[in-house]
Amino acid sequence: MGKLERHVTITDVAALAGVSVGTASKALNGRGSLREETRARVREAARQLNFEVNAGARSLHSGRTYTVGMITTDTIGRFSIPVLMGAEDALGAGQMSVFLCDGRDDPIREQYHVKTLIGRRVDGIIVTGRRTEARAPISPALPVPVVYAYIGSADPDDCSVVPDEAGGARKAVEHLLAVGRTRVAQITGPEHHHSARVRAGAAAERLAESGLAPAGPTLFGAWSEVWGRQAIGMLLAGGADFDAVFCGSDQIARGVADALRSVGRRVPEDVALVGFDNWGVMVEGSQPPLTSVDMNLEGLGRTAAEMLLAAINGSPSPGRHARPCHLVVRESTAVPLVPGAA
Amino acid sequence: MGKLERHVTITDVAALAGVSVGTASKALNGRGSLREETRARVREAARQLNFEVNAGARSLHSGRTYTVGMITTDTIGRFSIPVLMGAEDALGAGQMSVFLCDGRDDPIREQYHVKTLIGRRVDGIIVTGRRTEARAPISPALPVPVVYAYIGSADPDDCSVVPDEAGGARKAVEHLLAVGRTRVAQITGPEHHHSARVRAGAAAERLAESGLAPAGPTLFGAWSEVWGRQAIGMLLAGGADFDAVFCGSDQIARGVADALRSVGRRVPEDVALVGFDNWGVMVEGSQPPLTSVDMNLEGLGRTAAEMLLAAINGSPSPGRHARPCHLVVRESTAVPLVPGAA
DNA sequence: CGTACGGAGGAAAAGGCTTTCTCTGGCTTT
DNA sequence: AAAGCCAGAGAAAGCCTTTTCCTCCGTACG
Repeated sequence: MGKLERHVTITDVAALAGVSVGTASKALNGRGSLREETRARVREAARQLNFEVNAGARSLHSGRTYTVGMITTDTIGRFSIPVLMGAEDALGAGQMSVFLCDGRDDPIREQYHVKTLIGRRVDGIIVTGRRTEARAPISPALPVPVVYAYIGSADPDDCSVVPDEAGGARKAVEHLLAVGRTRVAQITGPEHHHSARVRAGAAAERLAESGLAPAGPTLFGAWSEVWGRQAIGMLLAGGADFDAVFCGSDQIARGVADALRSVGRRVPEDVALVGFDNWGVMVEGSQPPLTSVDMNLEGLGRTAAEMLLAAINGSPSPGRHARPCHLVVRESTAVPLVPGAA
Repeated sequence: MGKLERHVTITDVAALAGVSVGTASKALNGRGSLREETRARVREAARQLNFEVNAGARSLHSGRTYTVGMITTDTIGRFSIPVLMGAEDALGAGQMSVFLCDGRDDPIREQYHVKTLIGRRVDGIIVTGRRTEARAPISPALPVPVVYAYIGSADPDDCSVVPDEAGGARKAVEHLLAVGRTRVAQITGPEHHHSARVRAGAAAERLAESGLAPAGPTLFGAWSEVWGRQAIGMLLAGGADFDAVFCGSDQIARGVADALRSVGRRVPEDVALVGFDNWGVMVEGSQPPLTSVDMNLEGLGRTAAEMLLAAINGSPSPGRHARPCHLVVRESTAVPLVPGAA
């Protein structure tokens, strides 16, 4: 474990350099007017002692901690991780450290974390979660700015950075139309889930705009492969006529792909398939690899962090900011390898 | 964004309660000798003003920040998340907050994070990473205790909490033997990857202990489904005779399952299959669901956090602590539904 | 009735750092 | 040569809490 040395203070550094603490502070921070020789002497002393300035003591003065809190309302998971990473990235570049708090879907716990963060005098807070549905603000009035990422705040004056899922769904449908499909079926997650409804609704709307009716009713179920396989069974049993399936998630799409293959329907020749989330291990493991809508979660996190930094510096960006999704095309929608033929 | 109120200090509280700051402090912390009526008055004032004590100022005194740093040596990912969550859980119970730092496989970046954490006067540091192979200590001597979780430290005096992968592999083989398999093939990840070698080596050893030779050479490749499918192709093409496959990861196992199904070999009737990692979405999405070795990453994180807390309180646990893995049995190894028949 | 004691709460120092103010030589300026 | 400046560095105040040490007052006891 190494020797546990005592923490070095600026007093130690000043003593070693033979100057006063005030002078040492100025030397290390490039303030005041000092001879270059003095500065160098202090710097050398600091280096020699492995001095790291006590951030707590410093912020006592500046009022800034260069620290932000990140609260996941529900458990840290597949969606919050990329958001978290994007935020960490953007904040790290601004020399800020991140306190990570897991709310575990428990409002009490969440409230406790908010209080703790305020106590730690974070400069701001990022709230994220597993679903995109708007949620109640974490607190009516806080002394620091708050930005919601992925999950949105129900208060329209709060700053929220969310994916444009409807736009993503429309892009998926447009792509299917572009590769010549007209009988599009939909299989998605639970009906009570906001994302399932939004994605399915937007897709249906886009079809209607092209004068097309959906190939059968939208099948709501679960966000799982098992459901994807079941749903295809239902679709086939019902004699539905479809040449494409837009799925609410990659897991569902993968289940669909497997089920279609096992009944001898070829993807994409007979049925084109689009998933949602662009989850690497799913889209790549699938046979064939899946075309999917990417919500750019990392970008979402980065943007949220940048907006938080701006808010901390006095330029808030209130309101709901929807960020575009983009489509990543793979074999499951059979785009010709030679682009000219499109 | 709510009104951005100024931070409330204990001076404000004291003024509102009509007492001195010292008294206010005592009232809020249950120290000193005060009339209950006074305490109540101060508490009420604090509540009314939404007072949260400034943790930085407090720790200036106590020398403790009730904060720990968590550094992932490589990118935050599938393995570090559960570890992180376990740690967060154990630390949260001890009222500690977690600074999350992503090292991104960059030693410079990592070193920067270490310095930052020391500057923030964390009480301790947890280091984790994507691989189990021992790594160089993050720093030769730090003023705070360090615990390595999942990834181990090369210094045997450091405290490391790691999974007993070899033990896990042995359990997998024992299970295969128990369900009557004797011709066990192995497909795993890249040969240069520590986990791949350890798991494969331990499995082979366990087979040898029962007087069995492996069914063909261990196939090293990648940690992907695609590789699993390819490898089965190689095995079949080579005319290997096997009734079980022990895979280095669930992804590989899943690829194997798909490939076997597509050539008409039944799992588990013809070939029993065991994966590694017990990664929910993989083992459950697979057809059939996979028996897999679980490294209990969350438990690892929790243990690491507990050991760190102990070290902070003066009772370090130096050395490498291997934690057992356990086997989760599912359909891919055809255990009879009626336990009596085993 | 005077002293001692204990309870209640105030005053002040400490903890590490930044920043403003002040002080001291050594120059320049007239 | 006297006045004025400036660079360079120290002294001290201030940030927010905690904690130690005091004081004050009332009560109990000798």
